[in-house]
Amino acid sequence: MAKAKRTLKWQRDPEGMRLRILEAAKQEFSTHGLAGARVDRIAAKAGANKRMLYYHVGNKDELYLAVLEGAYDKIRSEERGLDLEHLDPPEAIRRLIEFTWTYFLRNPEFLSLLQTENLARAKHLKKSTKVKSMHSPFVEMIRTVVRRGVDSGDFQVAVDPVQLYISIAGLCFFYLSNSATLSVIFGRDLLAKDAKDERLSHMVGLVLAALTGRSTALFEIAKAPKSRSAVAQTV
Amino acid sequence: MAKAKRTLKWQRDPEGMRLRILEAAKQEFSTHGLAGARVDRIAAKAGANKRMLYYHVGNKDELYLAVLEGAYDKIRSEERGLDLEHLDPPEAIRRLIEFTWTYFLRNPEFLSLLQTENLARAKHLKKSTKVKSMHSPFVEMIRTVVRRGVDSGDFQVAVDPVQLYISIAGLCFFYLSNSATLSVIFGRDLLAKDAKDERLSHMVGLVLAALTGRSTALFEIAKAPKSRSAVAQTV
DNA sequence: GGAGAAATTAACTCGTTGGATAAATACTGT
DNA sequence: ACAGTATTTATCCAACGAGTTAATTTCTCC
Repeated sequence: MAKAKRTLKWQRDPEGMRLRILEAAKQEFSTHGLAGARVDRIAAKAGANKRMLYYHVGNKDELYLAVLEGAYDKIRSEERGLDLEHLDPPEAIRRLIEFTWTYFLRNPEFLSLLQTENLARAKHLKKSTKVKSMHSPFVEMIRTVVRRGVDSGDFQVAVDPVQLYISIAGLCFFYLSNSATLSVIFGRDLLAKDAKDERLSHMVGLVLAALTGRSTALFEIAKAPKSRSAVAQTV
Repeated sequence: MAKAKRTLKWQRDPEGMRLRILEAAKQEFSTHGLAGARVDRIAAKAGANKRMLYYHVGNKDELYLAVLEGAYDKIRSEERGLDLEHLDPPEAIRRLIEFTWTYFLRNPEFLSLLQTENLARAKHLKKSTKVKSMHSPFVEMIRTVVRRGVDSGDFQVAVDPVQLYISIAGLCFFYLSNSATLSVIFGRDLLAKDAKDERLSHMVGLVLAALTGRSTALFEIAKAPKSRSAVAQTV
């Protein structure tokens, strides 16, 4: 009892501290941007002294880059877990869209960080050798899926995989990253459950219809006899 | 000669001054974001004394909101100039995509401002009664175009105009606003002339194929006999 | 049980920045 | 030509914020 380490003023935990700092920094940078982020707030949020940031990671810019690299690392690693090889081409594309959509929904900080970095014209990312070597496995996945789809006759068009990747990401990204201003302008909450479900249907329908040349059930509202009146309202 | 207003220390020009301030502020806010923008730099760029900003517009936040409102005002006014009524539905959609694309290309600051405002979760926009009343005429235009297309049999699907509007904007917006990080990751310059042309073709092809159910010439690479080998390379 | 290294805290520095005050200069009507 | 107002300049300042210095506490290994 007498030897017990009671009433220690603080705990030592370099690993945990570094993680807490990076997590706090991610929150701060994603909610306030690079210039708007406050080093003191990061420290406070991490339950640390400000000096710790510089001790464990580096100055504000290095901290920011570390967060950015971590964010890319995370999405790339999840992307690798998704194997589209065994699915038939249309199903693979649907899976791809759903993954992108839900990943963005689950990781809103990632969207904010990308926005921030693009506002800076990728100044920091260009300096990162780490990120440059982390190629998205999606492009190659899409390439083979499209090839298979064309060969099997499922797809009418042989689209450039990079273009398709950017299109899918763009359809998801813009809706979510700009949901705040769009919600104001359209006067409706785009982040409500219903709205999000509707959006996913729309995106899947749009892309699959374009690729297969056949409008899918989800997208094909015009022909459905039952929804005639509903169409008249929404369209 | 003696009465000539020679060697005046400064000119009076309230209108011009206000415009120069707003233009300078637009540049500053779009390149540095809200927090990163410097009031002194805006003054210098406008060729004015810092006090002038507060005299003619207001503090930093009011200045920012004025710039944002001006940006929305500008795009809405240009949108109104585009009448799609006389075009057949597919051509109207193509025109819409081309306008959105070229507007974003001609006004990169608009993209940056939107990014900045969304990073702030539209905090300022919500306070603007002015912007809320500036509805985009596009939604109604699209509504009628889609209806006409469905009636004429040109379109297979009756898509929600808001969804389509967001999709078109998203396809254009994401590519351009994120071109910096995407260029780093893909190791190619997405803002090169060729890349931009290719992108526009892709977007028009994608959307029109989805709506009409027929892959358009631009999009339909797979079937073109001449490009067989080219397809093998790109796909 | 003590010396040296690692981790953490407290307090300080110093340039920057948004905003304010007051004085000077130009314009307008009479 | 003068009074009153509108526009512009020249300074100032208090708060903030990134980064530093130096002291303090904990750990490790002998």
